[in-house]
Amino acid sequence: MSKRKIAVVESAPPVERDGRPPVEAIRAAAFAQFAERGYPVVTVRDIMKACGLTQGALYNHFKSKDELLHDIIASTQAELERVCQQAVAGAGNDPRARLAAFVRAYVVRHCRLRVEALVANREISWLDADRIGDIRRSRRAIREIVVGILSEGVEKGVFDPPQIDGKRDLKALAMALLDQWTHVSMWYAPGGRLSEEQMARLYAETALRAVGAKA
Amino acid sequence: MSKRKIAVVESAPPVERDGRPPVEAIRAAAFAQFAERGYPVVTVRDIMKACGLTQGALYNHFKSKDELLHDIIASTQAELERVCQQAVAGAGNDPRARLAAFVRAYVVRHCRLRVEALVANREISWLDADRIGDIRRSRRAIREIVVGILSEGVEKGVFDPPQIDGKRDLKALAMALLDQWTHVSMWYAPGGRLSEEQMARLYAETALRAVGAKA
DNA sequence: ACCCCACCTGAACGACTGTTCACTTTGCCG
DNA sequence: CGGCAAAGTGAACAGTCGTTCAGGTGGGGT
Repeated sequence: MSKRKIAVVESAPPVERDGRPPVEAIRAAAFAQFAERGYPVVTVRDIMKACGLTQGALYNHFKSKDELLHDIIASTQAELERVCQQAVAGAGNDPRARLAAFVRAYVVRHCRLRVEALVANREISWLDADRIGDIRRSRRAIREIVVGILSEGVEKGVFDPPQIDGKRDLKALAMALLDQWTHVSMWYAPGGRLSEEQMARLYAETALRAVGAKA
Repeated sequence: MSKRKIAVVESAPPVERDGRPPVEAIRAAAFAQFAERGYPVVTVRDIMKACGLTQGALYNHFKSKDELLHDIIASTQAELERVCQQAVAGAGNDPRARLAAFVRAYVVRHCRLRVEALVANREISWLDADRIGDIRRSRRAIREIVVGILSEGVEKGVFDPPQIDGKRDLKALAMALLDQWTHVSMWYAPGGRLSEEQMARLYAETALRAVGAKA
């Protein structure tokens, strides 16, 4: 009698953790909270409460709060790199088409997964130096794709980027453009005046003009 | 005898607080620390130690850590707004010249005062809602200057910005451009390959192309 | 029936936080 | 000199933080 389970009291509380395994629920909750309030002010207790667990349960799935952040950033970043590579790979040989395809993929992804992108771009600095390395490397790789497209376009004579004192700085230009595309995730709002699609076209068009693409 | 002052022990420690009044020293230290490590992880003790004082002394000059942040952000933002207004005011009537002058002023300032710009742009979110209002207003005002230049240029027929589905969204375009100019402060490094001057020209040229300025 | 093991709980730990305050020091006034 | 206000000190306070850990819980294999 004493051990009888009272069904009503079992009380799965009205929290988020649907059918997903707890690791995924924690990841999702962490993304949302980090994006909204920033890594250092989000407590382990906050994250775990958001998925209906208590503080201690985190450490069954992650070694530390630091490792949790690295885990979600690294997976996002790896996926982004993959998407970028795939976009240019399937875009033929014309640098103009390759650039447009890259911008489209990059911008659409930053609109659709804005929460993840926000965290991955804004919260890296909290990781300790050794965990930061591979993410920096991935970012560099993505920038190199852009620089590659630009210099290819210059060689083939279809791009004519701005010259400063007679010299072109394609790396600086690539940085300026990537900044622009990345920070879409900071102000794009789904349901706003522009759709993902339209954002992608706006940025692609702007980029082609900036690099002096010839008709 | 017992009260005799021992000159050698008086020991002004080798800290930063030069001749400046302490309020200014605190502001400067706060800027540097917030820029490097972010508001929430910088402690009051950190800031005060950086200018050779102890925790408690902060509260002789500021009501709280929050007020200190608001103080330094608000003054930076007000100064920026002034610089922008002045730049376009002295640039004649041609929208192309006005846009170029704006970009130059904005980018040069974000290179030269990168630390201040970084803090002002990255750390606002820590302020409570009522302190945030006036800063948001100032940002909007700056954006309106850009939108004004763009629509003026379209009216006069000297700009031809990208159209998405037959419509121009000048506000979105202004936002995209401002993002780009603002985030200069996140990667510009004095002594790097490009000078402030060259950065300004690169961004001005890129912007004129993006809005479709006619020769 | 049993135990096992993965999972979770929640109190406890030590470290650190922003802020306060009684007290001392400093520089300037007459 | 005396005195006064402005400014600085550092211990103390009440919280909160990330992390640990002894114990509880429940479902599956045998």
